[in-house]
Amino acid sequence: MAETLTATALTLKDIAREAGVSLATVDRVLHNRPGVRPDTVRRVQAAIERNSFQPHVAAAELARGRARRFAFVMPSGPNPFMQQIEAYLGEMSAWLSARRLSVEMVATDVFDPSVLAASLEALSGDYDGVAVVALDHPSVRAAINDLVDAGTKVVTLVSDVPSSRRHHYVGIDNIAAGRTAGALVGRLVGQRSGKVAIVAGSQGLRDHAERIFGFNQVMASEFPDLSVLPVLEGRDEDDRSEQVLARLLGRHADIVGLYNVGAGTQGVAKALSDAGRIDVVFVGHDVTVLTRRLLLQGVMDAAISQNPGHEARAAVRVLLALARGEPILREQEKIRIDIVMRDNLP
Amino acid sequence: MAETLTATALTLKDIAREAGVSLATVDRVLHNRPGVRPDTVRRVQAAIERNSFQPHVAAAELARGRARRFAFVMPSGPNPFMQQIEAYLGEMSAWLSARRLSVEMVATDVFDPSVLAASLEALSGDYDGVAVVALDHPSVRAAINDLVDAGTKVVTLVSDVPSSRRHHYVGIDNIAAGRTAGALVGRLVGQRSGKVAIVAGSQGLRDHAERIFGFNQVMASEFPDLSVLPVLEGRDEDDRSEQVLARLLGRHADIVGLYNVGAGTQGVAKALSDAGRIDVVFVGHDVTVLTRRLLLQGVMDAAISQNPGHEARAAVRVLLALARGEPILREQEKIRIDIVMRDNLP
DNA sequence: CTCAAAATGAGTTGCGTACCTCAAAACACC
DNA sequence: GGTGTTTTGAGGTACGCAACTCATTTTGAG
Repeated sequence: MAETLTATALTLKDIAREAGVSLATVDRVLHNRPGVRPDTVRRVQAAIERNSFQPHVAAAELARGRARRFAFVMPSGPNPFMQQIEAYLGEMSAWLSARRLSVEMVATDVFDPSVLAASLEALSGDYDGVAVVALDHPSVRAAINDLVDAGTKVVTLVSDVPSSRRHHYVGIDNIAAGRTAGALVGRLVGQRSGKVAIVAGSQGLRDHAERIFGFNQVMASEFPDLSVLPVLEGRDEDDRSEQVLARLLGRHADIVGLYNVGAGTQGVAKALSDAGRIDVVFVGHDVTVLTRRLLLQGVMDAAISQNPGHEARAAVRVLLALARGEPILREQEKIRIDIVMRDNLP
Repeated sequence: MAETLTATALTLKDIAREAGVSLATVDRVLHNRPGVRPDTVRRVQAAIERNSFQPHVAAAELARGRARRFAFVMPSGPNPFMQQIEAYLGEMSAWLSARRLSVEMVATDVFDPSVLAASLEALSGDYDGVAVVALDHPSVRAAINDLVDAGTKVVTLVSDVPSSRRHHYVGIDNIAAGRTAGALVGRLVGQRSGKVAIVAGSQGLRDHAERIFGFNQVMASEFPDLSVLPVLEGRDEDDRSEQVLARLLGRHADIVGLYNVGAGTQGVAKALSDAGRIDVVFVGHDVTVLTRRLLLQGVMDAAISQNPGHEARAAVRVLLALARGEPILREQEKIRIDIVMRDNLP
């Protein structure tokens, strides 16, 4: 009737006895310190495996003394999504300090590869882990690899750099997100035919590029009556997004759909309103105070949402697990894509 | 440019000095042990507050010595959703044993209040925490309260008993889930009018009752052309669900919609197929191997999903936080309602 | 003021690991 | 066989807290 899910609680001492070696040797093996014969290493590891021994994480944490420091490298400027991530990290502060973890926010211009790379290089050595909203660019990739080589655990957040040796990516599958956006725009436009506009922050941000890719994929294959206009770049800024979109709306009277890939949503909405074009099907990202209002007003038709709280917490948990050498609960840290419309606003 | 989110790392000794008392007194206050004047208590608490002191969780965990034991009281019988919860708990086993936590599964007949209550009473004293899929019944409520009084932390899982003194509920808002189901059935039925059937496990399970309530609410207010038939009870068993539904389908030729509130989905699907009525809009719960297939086959039209992995992990985390006296990250532990249709099967 | 009860201080032990030192043993090489 | 090097053992200290004992001080009631 009752079935237990955990092993018994052995200690290092038990493993030492099992393997017929001293505590010191087990310690050397566990932390792959030098000075142990390969044969002995194997014997110790066998004993660990055999008993599926797990070091007591609390004891390990206590013994190491120093606190762990993590840095979150995030875009400077007023990006609501990023502000939410910060806010959720703030809510964790009791949790963090009970574990003697410190999390520092580093604001930088993530749109400029050299600036971002320099910000990353500057962190080297000071931190146990770094979470970064990363532009996919060779110099950024190099900076990430340097951090990894220096022993720092690195996770990419929201936007990935898969060609780097980062340990983990915390964020959604952006191609799938783009596909979802495409399907939504297509379905919501309905029978009408016409043009579809795309506003992105930068095509250098991998998340944006991937979303655009997925979006175009769906548009091409499933909605041949809609033609997609060249991508506008608004650098996730309201003013800039508004300007470029306003100009486009002026030139094309037959725009029926709009996909806003990143931030700058306020500017996009303003351009639509000012042009009297709120009939345009408008799909964007993230549920914020602003997008919530736009959805309720009917200016925006759907938001593709990734839970920022989940991303913030997942990034911390993953960095911590990496630093401790614990396995990552992949299922837990996976970020899902949510479709939010007026009727199911959370 | 960099902003830190955590306090400095004080220790109990620092608090003792601050408050002008000894370590022993701080310890007494922290664990509300007797023998401290109210005035002194206040002084110590003030010092703790003032420095937003957090005891080092690793040190506390190490010092208490004994491992924590949690029990999960779950329905016996082959309920796929519950099996998934068990499976996800299994995936956590390394995580659990690194923290010296043991989780035991206790299978019982959650549909029989006295049996369930007895199972709960039997756990008293042996466990630090209990997660229970609970029937809302006075004797179950009493059993939960007894556990709480004995110092055991109790969370209700999937189905709540809000009138009890359980510490937390891990599960979705079932009224909202029922409303969502109602909206889906209504929209997917479209212009047709006719009758709508409901199959539930038991109306005594609060989750089922609440879903039905929400469902009826939406049907009444938004879909007046659809009339809801009396609820069938299938006790979450395939055979029984099939029988009761088959009989109903025989009596009513104009059934256009069906809401399966709990498990027994296989039986429900079989009744529909055997009666040649797969045109009926069928909305159910949970994404399992079975419902996935039914969705792909078009037998089922939508599934309301709550992530079982998330529920399992949240229950463990909440029990652990409660046992340690840590705050609960409510945002993190909240379970969301997902709508899953053929096109967005995860 | 006296005396018992209540409150507090001072101290100890142990939890399981990390990290360190130093000495002893085993080994490889010539 | 002797040398130097590598490997291993033995042991200690520290981490921050829980939980305990026992002595001492303070308090309040009479």
